[in-house]
Amino acid sequence: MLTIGKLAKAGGVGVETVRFYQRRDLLGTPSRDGGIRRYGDEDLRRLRFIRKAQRAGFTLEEIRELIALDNGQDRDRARELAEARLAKLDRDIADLQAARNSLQRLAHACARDHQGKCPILAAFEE
Amino acid sequence: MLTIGKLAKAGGVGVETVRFYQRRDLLGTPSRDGGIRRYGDEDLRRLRFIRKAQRAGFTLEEIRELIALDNGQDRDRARELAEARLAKLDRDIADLQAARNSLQRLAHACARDHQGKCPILAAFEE
DNA sequence: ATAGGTGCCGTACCATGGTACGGGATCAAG
DNA sequence: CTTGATCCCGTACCATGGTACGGCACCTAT
Repeated sequence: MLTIGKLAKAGGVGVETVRFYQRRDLLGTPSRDGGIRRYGDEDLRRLRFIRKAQRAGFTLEEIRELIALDNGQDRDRARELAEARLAKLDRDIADLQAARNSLQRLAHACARDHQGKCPILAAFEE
Repeated sequence: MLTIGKLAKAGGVGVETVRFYQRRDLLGTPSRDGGIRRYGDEDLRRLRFIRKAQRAGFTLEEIRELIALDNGQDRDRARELAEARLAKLDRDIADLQAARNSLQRLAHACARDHQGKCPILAAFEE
């Protein structure tokens, strides 16, 4: 059985983060041994699940639902969540790409053209 | 001369947003006419500058510096800021892309394989 | 036995970019 | 002259994902 500090270290997060996840119902309320939280392997797996899902782009809210699913085997709902998140990732990527492209165009113009007003600044005016 | 409401509408933002930009020193303190703020074309151009720079991916802090530059013709610094922002955009895009790719792989696996545990959920475990 | 390292708890704070609210003043139209 | 819109101000709140703080209890090693 792990204390909160051991669990946090094993999961690669801070103690405060574990407490935070607990408040957000991402981790269940652990058993207590004289006031002190005791965590098992299940909790550690859960913590790692959260981190991996986060890396896949899910928000904590979505992860909360994935966890609920996890005990329910609802594949359709899991795929639905994954596809919604995928669509959102695509939109976000497209937005950043658009910003990136216009900015790069401006930076190139600024490097090339050494006369007059800086094209970067000029582009944001008019 | 524009009131805050007209300026906001012309700039495509809300009144509160203009007040917010003012607090952040992105817009200068306007002249007052009996307590009421009066804005000119310069302010409107400034407001539009902010919005366009934002669309190019700059944070408000960076935009504050771009504005300071704007009155100083410092092209090197402008390019420096643009390139730093470009690098950050590239990192962010790569992160999202990585999340997107792994998630898509999982979603495909989940759609294909109808036996056993959902691969999306399974991938976040172990 | 005493000091340091953990644990507990509630609450406040961080960045980011706004948005909302309440109470009062003032302006424009009918 | 009254009604409704708009203005003023300070302050609080929103989402997101944490991070920090203060005060107290407890455990372990020296």
